[in-house]
Parts: sequence; C-alpha cells; structure tokens
Amino acid sequence: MAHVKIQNRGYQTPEPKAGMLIGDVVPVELKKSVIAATVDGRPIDLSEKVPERGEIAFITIDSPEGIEILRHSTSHIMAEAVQSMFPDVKVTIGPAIENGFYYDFDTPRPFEPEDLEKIEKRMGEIIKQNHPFVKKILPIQEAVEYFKGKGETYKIELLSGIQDETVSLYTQGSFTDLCRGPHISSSGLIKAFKLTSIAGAYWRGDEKNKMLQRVYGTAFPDKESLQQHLTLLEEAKRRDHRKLGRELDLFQFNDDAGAGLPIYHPKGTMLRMIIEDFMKAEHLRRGYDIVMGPVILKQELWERSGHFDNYRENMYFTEVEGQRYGIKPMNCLAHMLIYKSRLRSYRDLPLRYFELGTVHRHEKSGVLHGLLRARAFTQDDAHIICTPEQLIDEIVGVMDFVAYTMEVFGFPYSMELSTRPEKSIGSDEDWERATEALKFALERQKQEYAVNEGDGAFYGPKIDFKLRDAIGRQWQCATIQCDFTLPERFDLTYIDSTGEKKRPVMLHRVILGSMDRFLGILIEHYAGAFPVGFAPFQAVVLTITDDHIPFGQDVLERLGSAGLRVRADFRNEKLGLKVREAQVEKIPYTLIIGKSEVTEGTVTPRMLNGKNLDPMKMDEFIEHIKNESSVFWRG
RNA sequence: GCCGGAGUAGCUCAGUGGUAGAGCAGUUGAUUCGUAAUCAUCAGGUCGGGAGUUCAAAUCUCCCCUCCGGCUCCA
Repeated sequence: MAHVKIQNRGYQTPEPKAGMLIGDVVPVELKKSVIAATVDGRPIDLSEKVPERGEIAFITIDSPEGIEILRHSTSHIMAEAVQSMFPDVKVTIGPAIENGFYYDFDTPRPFEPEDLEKIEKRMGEIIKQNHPFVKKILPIQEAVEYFKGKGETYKIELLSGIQDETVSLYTQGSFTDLCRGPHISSSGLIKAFKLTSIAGAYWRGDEKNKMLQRVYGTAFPDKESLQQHLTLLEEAKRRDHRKLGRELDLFQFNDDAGAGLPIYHPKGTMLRMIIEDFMKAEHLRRGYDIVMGPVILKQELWERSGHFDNYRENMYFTEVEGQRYGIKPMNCLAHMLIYKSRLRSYRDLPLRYFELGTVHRHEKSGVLHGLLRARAFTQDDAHIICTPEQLIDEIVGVMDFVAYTMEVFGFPYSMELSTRPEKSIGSDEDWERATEALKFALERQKQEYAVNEGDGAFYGPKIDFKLRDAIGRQWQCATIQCDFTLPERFDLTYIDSTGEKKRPVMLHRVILGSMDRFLGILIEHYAGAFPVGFAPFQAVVLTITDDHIPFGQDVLERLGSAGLRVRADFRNEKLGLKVREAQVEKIPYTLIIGKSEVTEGTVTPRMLNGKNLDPMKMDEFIEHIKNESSVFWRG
C-alpha cells in the first residue's frame, strides 16, 4: 500500500491496509460530511476497495461535486418512489443538473401536481429506511437480460449505445438503475430535498421521439441551503419583468394584437428611448453610420440571401399586387443594398452600418416569454464590411464596444465561440477562415472563452457574450458573427490598391442584442428600481398642502427645463399616501415641498431607501442628478 | 409545435350544476394633512371565445385563443 497517497488536508487519516474500503480511510473529522471520493481525479464510491496505487481525495457533501452526487442519488430515490407507486412506469434517465435534478419517466398516465406531494412523501419514507446504495458490476449482456426481465426498454436502448464490456448497476431498496455513479453510501444522507415541477420532455431531447414526463426536484446538504434556494426562486418571481412591466406601466402584451408582440406604454418607451439614444451616440462615436431599412423586402431577395432556404419557417410573408414580400427577421439585406449603391474603394473600408432595426420572427408558440422571447423586437444591429486584413481589428473593436457597454450597465459577462452547425451554407475553407479569425481575436485579447461546437449561425461562426445579472442568472446579449457568404451571394466588391476587384468580408454584430430583451433583463436585474440615469421619471414633486403648489410648480418647471424627467403630484392627499405611491412606482427621488422648502427655496430629496438628503437648492439637485446619470445625461 | 397547469371586475383572488363576490385601483363628496395606504359614496362582469349536454353551466364535454412551467428552438 506504499503507493497510495491520501490527500488529507491536515486531517489524521488511517493508514491504508489491504482489504480496506475507501470509506475506512476517511479522516474521523470528515466522517459525517464525506460522501464519495476520487482516485487520481476519477469519482469513486466510498464502498470501493482502496486501490493498489493512486491518490485519494475526498468529496464532501457541501462541495460542488458532493452536491451533484447528492442530487443524482436523490433522483434515484425519486425513481424508486415513482416506481413503487406506479408500477407500470418505465424509467429512463435522471441526472443532476444546475440547481437540482430530474428524472424522465414513460408513464401511461401523466403526473399531476398532486402527485408531486405524494411522491415527495414516499421519498421521505424511503429515505427514513436508510437503504445503502449498492454497486454491482456485470457484463453488458447480463445487464440487458436483467432490464429485459423488468421490461425497462429504455435502459436496454441505453445499453445498446455503450461500448464497454461491463456496466455498473446501483441498487437501493427495491430499485436498481443502470448508472455510472458514484452515489452517496446510503439514502439516509439526504437531509433536504423538494420536488419542484412536472414537465414534458422528449426522449433523448429529440422532438421526433416520444414525450416523457419529467419530474424536477432539488436537494441540498441541509435544510437552510434548500430554504435559501427556494427564497432565490421567490426573488426571481418578484423580479419577473412581465409582472413588473404591468405594475410599473411599462408595456403590455395583448391577445387581440397577437402573441409575442410587445406594446410599449409611455414609461416603457421613455426607458427604451434613453438607452437607444445612448447607443446611437456611442455608435457614432465609434465610427458607425446610422442607417434605416424597410420592414418588408421582396421574397426574391430573401431567396438570394439564403434566408428563404434556411430561415423560412421563422419568417412572416405577405403578398401585395401579386408580389411576394418577406417581413425581415434580420436587418442585413438593406445594409447590403446600401453597400452596393455605389462602387467601393479599399479606402472606404471598413464601413459600419448601424440600425435599430425592428424584426419579426415567427417563434413557436410555446417558447414565447415576455420581452425575453418575443415575435417582434428591435436589434441594435450593425454590419461591418471590411477587407480580410481588417477583420481581426474589427472583431477586437466590437469586443471592446461590448466590454464598455457592459461596464456602463454594470454586468459581468463571459464569452463563447460557436462553430459550424449542420444546417449551414458556405465552403469549408470560408468557415475555417472565419472561425480562425474569431479565435485569433479572442486570443490576441487574452480573453477566456468556451467553445460551443456546431452552435454557429447558418452563415457563419460567432462569438456570443453572456452577461450575469444581480441574482446570478446568465443571459445572452451581444454576438459577433463572421460571414463570408453574404458578400459572395450579393456579389459585394471593392477596388483594392492595385485596381483589382476584391471580395470584402462581413461581420454581423449586436451589443445589447434585442432592445426589448435587454429591457426585460434590466427590469429583472434592478427589480424595476432603475438607476437615475435611465429611470423613466427621475423625480416626483410632492406638495404637502395646496398652499405649496405655486412653489411646486416652479420646481417642476425649473427641473424640467434643465432636462430632468420629473412629474408632479399636487393632489389633495395625505403626504404618506403620495410618498407610498412614488415608492411603489420606484421613482428614484421624491421631492417633498412643505412650508420650510417654500421659505428657503429648497427641495428635500427622499430616496427609495427611505432616507432624505439634506435640503438643497434646485441647481444643486440638478447637478446631483447630472452626476448620478453618468453617460445617460443629455440635459 | 409537443407535454402539464391555468384564464372570474383594471390588478390580486374567492366562488364544484340553482340570483356572480371581496380587497386594492377607479368615481363622487368631505378632509388641507411633513416621509409606505384619511373617511364615506357610487359604479364596475358577453365568468377568454365558440359549440354541445342539461329544466338550469363560471362550474360538465369538445374545439379554438391566450398565459404559466418545461421540452425542442433561440436575440
């Protein structure tokens, strides 16, 4: 046993001897929290024998790996509970996922919400019995026979895809599952779990396959962390932009208008306008030209671009006087036509066309989700047309733009490179070149990034940027997509320094992505309490009695003409009510006008945290707002 | 599109086959008030839409629309 090393992190570990199990060498201090181990990084059960050689490390229940194992084991317990309650249910797969686990079942009768409670209760009973998880290794053929006997056809299908000679089965209580492991040693270790929802899910994620019933749940090392997780879910509900959008009177979706088509109310429009104005100014500053294209373009143009073949099922079409038109799902076509409107020299390049372009995409009905997934939305879209030599610098320029914008809005983000998908156009060489360019730019900037194989757009590879919001959720916004195909299809050319006709390359890119979607993210990120910079109203003037209205009127006019977004509440109501309503509306500053303010000629700003600033002159308040508004100030 | 759940007043919700309800919001009136809800008054509904069963449907059945949670897809 001289070759076994135990990573003990300062704990006293028993000397490994022949015949000992991994569980036997766990330091006494860790007995309660260790649920599995690794040998040379390979996960392994505590019930395995200590190996001849290798380095053993322990996985505790509160580590990320430990929690994953705990959840995976809990999914087995759930499958046991389900099968004991509904014997004609076939089991399929049940992995741990981010924040929980699920198990997919093929059941003749769909589960109902009430079933969740019953399953939970049964799971509680099973856990109380504290059955050990027992691993058994057997030849594949024996495993096939075993599951055949049980009628578990999905397991047989899974086995047919496994190349190894042997597989492992785990048994706890009355339930045996095909599983790689590892698992917790005994079901009694599950201290806190909850089943959260039921959903349909296709077998192996393919919509051609049968739809199974998926039960979602989660498990935690202790009750407190489970409660913390449930509180976070509540918090997400509280921030839901669909709810806040209605409460704050920002926008609506209307059955009569159509699903997925946002309608912006005055305050929502103001919010968008402020952000759009900022984006326009920033694009001009960075050498973009602002352009505008029509919403519908002839179908033949979409055929030429490849959208008709590759994107048709997502497009709306219309016919006027026998002429077919496609409603744009992307903004590139008009931009191509602008480029082609005259002969271009290499001296003109790069050309950067920016459009706040409103597009329509026919998204499947089940995927709509407020502003985050709509059928009409406006992109902060640009197409950069440049020489192949300029490509890398242009990509870096966009990356810099994204970095700046994310900083302005206060979002951290990460990056992903997506490569060629199955359904795509263009030559292998072009794809290779484009992918290399993106990779090179990322590496030149020394940026960390993940790779998503096969996840590119149909016309080219892309870099996606994912931002992280206040409660840790990730959202995709910015994207840079390389395109060698559209310049080809539209025969874009420029004259280079030798007088020769050359083919330019093109980048599609967005920074915020969809303005609508970004707005939804902002609403959830700030829980509706927007920073002064882009809050629809920055201040509301409240009078205490009618005597204070004339001065209140002065304040309103003075601040308004200075460029502040301010409104008044001069109603004959008690101050408490007016303060409450301003608070509920989440207006950053409430300016209360009473006797002393009228006499002193000041305003006393109350903030959303309930605290007051010292009374100040109006000019001081204007300056205060100006400073706080940062890049959004346009006064 | 698929699976499950839901749709009752502007909003949040109660109402399981027998006369549609509450709170908030709204109206009108009184109150002139110093930091999260003053009191009273009146009004408000093709119970998502259509068809069917029944003496009788918000309630039962079928079709459609929309929303919610997922799957697939995606900004």
